Amino acid sequence: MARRRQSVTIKHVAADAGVSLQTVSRVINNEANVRPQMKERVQASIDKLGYIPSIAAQRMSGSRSYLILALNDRERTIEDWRSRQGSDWVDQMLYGGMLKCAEYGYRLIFELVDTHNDHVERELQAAIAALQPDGVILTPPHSDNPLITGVLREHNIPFAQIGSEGAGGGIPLIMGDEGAAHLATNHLVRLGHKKIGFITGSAEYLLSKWREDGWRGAMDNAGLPTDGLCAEGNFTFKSGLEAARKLLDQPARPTAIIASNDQMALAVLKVAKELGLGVPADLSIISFDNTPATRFAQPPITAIDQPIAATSSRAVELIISAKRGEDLPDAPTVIPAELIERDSTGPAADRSAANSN
Amino acid sequence: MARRRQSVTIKHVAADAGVSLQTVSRVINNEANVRPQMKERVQASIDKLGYIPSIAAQRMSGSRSYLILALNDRERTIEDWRSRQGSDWVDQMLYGGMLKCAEYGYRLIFELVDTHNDHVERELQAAIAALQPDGVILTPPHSDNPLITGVLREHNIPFAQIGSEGAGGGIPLIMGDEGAAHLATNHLVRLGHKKIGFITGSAEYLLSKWREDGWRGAMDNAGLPTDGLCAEGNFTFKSGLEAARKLLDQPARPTAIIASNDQMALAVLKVAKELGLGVPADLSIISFDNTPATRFAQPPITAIDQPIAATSSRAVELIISAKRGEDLPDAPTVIPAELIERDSTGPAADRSAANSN
DNA sequence: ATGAAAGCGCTAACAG
DNA sequence: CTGTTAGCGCTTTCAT
Repeated sequence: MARRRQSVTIKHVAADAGVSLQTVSRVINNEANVRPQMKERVQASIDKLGYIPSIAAQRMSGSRSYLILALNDRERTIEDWRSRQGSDWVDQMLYGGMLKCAEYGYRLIFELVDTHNDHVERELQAAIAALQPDGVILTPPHSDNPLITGVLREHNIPFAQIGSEGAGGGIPLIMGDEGAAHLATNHLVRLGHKKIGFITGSAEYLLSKWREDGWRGAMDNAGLPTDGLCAEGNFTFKSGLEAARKLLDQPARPTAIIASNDQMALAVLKVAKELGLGVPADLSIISFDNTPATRFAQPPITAIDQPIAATSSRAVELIISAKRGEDLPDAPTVIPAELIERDSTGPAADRSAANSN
Repeated sequence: MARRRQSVTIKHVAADAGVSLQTVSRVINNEANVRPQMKERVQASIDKLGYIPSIAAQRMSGSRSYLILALNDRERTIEDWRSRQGSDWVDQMLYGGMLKCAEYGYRLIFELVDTHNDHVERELQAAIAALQPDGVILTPPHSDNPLITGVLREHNIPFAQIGSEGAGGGIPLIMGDEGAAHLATNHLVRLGHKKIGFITGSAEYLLSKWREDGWRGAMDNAGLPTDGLCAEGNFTFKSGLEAARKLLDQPARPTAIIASNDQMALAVLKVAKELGLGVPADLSIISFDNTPATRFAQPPITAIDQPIAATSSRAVELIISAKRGEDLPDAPTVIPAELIERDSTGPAADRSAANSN
């Protein structure tokens, strides 16, 4: 394969504009100390020749690679891709992250790492050495991994921690999980529900606790008890099945259930059907995440939308700000989640009959 | 932001192993002309120091960037991301492409370009200049765009053309669309269907024609007429609605419909419900693509799976082969599509009543 | 405000 | 087989 050289380099531009390399470089990087007139002349040559700086060369000498690394969990991501259950987490990350990167002339590189593995550190070191990214976006359940945050701090690379409150020294962004759980719970309370069950996510994810806390808090505020209404899940359909059975197989069963993600909500729906419960007539369901599956369910499921695209977009902005030495917010950035009403929620059924059990 | 230098470079390794830079380089690149003993010694130093070559530096001097660019249509991709209808095309591309890249030490960079735009050429030139990719994967509807293939040839960059027969000089890969349409049609014929309708995709995509040809061919083989059974669509739900109404609003309506993608099949399902037709009792439906939406439909839709992951994986292999100067297949690589049977297909209804119209 | 020189980490080309 | 030399395209000093 022939050796490919840059077709038009900074040298060509310099020659064409009759200035030094340095001046061209200054114009490219929008630095001070260039007379407007000079700048214009150089820019004209750049446009004329169609010059684009090589990021490899920029990275070699300077400190910028214009690359931002988005780190995701390998196991979970591959399983999502393989199973094709319609989780669009990756798409939404790219949607927000790539487009925002493009605005600033950056590129997002999507990278997978092993969580349950001592290699994380080595994998990350390798990615950093190979790519020299200008910033890294950490996603759950890696966001607070001290091995990862340690390496990043050591290399002095700005990083965003999505779903983290910022332990580790990065830029924390959260999607308002606790508030969202309030939203969901209150919505059900307003519909007249008194017994509102909750299925937790895996404890490995901080947001699992936030969501549970939000539900408990809202129940408290409404003066409603939570005893026997919380079942453990781990985000899988299977765990949702078990949790749903546990909640619904009791005499005084809940009239509504909030599931910590869509797959588990789908499982609740299935168990409801098995038990002959109408949704929403006998049981209301709300889920977290709002992946496409919620739209296609029968009935479509009311869900808390996880604003992944907005969050990764903001993460990119903050990383670039940090890179520029600009001030960052003191508190974690919160991207609020919204409740998307669909057909799986309705007024609480009159439970006098059922309660007579 | 502090200037980040490579922490351990080829120099450190060379010093540690007591050899020249060049020898280390040879070991890294697995070149010939290194004594096994020497190689071992160098490798030991590499492992000891945790050395990883900088791709920026490799790209600067050598001819490899270890980057492969996957080009996708901006408009369509963003619309998919925005609408969240569960198309997992991007995910499947990444699934196949990224993992295969990782096997070879490459990285896949996902890039969006405008189709309907003279900028394509400039956009591509910019991406090439900035990234210097070792290869490019073209996806429909760009695969045969002469502006794109021209630029790529000019730069001598190997490229795969997914969904193309190879006009343009790249490496063609097709997903057996015509054969798949046969598969779908024959499946329906075996179920006793005689009037099998077809909804085309947008003419912008070559595969639209292949799918239609496959249907026509299979109908011919079965001695079945196709008059009035073909309706035009353009892959959108809306166009599917119109096409379905056209096909089903006639007296001698088809007992089965093949839609050129899932969204249009969903539309057929909707129209069937409006008309009070049972699926599959009164109407069988088969779709192309097999995105997650097909699983969630009521009933789940029998679909031709588009093997995107396998295809992009193979595309990466072929690009790397080409890069190495290895021989490539003469004919387009065909990744055969499979029929996934679900509940939207069944035996043809007895149409004596309907036919009496 | 601009230019000249030095070097980033690596590999191609050539010696030996 | 191994080492030496000369850049790749760009940005950082440091002059002017």
